[in-house]
Amino acid sequence: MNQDTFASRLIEWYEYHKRDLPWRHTNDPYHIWLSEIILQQTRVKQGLPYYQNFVKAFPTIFDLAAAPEQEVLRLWQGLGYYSRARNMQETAKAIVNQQNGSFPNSYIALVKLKGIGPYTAAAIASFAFKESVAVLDGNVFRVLARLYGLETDIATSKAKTLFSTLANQLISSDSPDLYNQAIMEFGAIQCTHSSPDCLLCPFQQECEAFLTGRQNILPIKSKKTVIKNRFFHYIVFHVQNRIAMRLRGSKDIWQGLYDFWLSENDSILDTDELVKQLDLDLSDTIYTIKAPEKAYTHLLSHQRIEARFWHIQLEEVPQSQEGLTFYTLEEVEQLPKPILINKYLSEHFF
DNA sequence: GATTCGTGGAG
DNA sequence: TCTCCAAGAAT
Repeated sequence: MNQDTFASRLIEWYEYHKRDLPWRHTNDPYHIWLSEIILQQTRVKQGLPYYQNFVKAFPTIFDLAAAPEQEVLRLWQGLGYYSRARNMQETAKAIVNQQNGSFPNSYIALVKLKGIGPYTAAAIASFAFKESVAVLDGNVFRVLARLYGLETDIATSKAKTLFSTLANQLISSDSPDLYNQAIMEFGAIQCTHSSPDCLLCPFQQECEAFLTGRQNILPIKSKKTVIKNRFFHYIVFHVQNRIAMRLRGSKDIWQGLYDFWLSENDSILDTDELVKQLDLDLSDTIYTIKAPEKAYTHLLSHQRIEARFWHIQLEEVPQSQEGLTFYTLEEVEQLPKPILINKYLSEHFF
């Protein structure tokens, strides 16, 4: 099967099977960029409502650049990998300030931007500007590994070079946009990770994996992420209709989002032990403390967090407490928060 | 090159 | 419950 046959048969499959997705109806590089950032490591079903919300809230790159970071993160809430949102806005500002709002229009220029790597640069360059540069994402790795029976570990940089070279040989220079959309859609719908639909596959006769019965072992990926266990002891300070929230800093999860006063330990503490750790000056303050009723388990891709929430009711807002600010419930609702915090709040306050 | 960044869904 | 993954990028 030569290159043109593969590309044309793939695009033919795509035209018949493709899903109707909003970012496939625009040539606006800003909207395409939005969709690509949102869809990084994210399923279409999960990302779609976020795309619609962002387009509505920030119709142009100028709107996004002008927005407060907190507003952007609040709209991103629940999607995860929050550095995507922060980097996206940083890049929006850079494009507005340095390029007068006009989007860079080549792979080389795009890949230099914060939050835009090889995949996203290729996607934007091909979709918005018809540049003939092949995308290489999880779908493409899977489709090509199976079609050519490649057992190279796709976690390695060698594989990245190999698959990228191959993808760029297969791309249709006439329709690089359609080709890139098609190969990803093919991986997402037909050549899926588990139980691919090989019986109706247009490449059944040429697929090395199918011919040798290796659909279920290809592609080969060595990496297994080690899960770290963490124990969070949150104290929720509460005064009338106000709750103390804390902005999370860098070098840990949830940067730029808000949670509560936190004590992290390598094991579970009881209330007495936690109060001892409580370095805050509550000696002259009247308060009641309520121990947690249950534990919340929150799973991240690389961490397993076991969180417990203590509730401390105060008579009045304490004078000075480092890093803690009291917000009304209405204000808390508007702050960007991790799903774990949001879940606790919705069960106890909202 | 290995790690660190979320969350939800499938099997 | 466990594993893997889903239009990756930054450090």
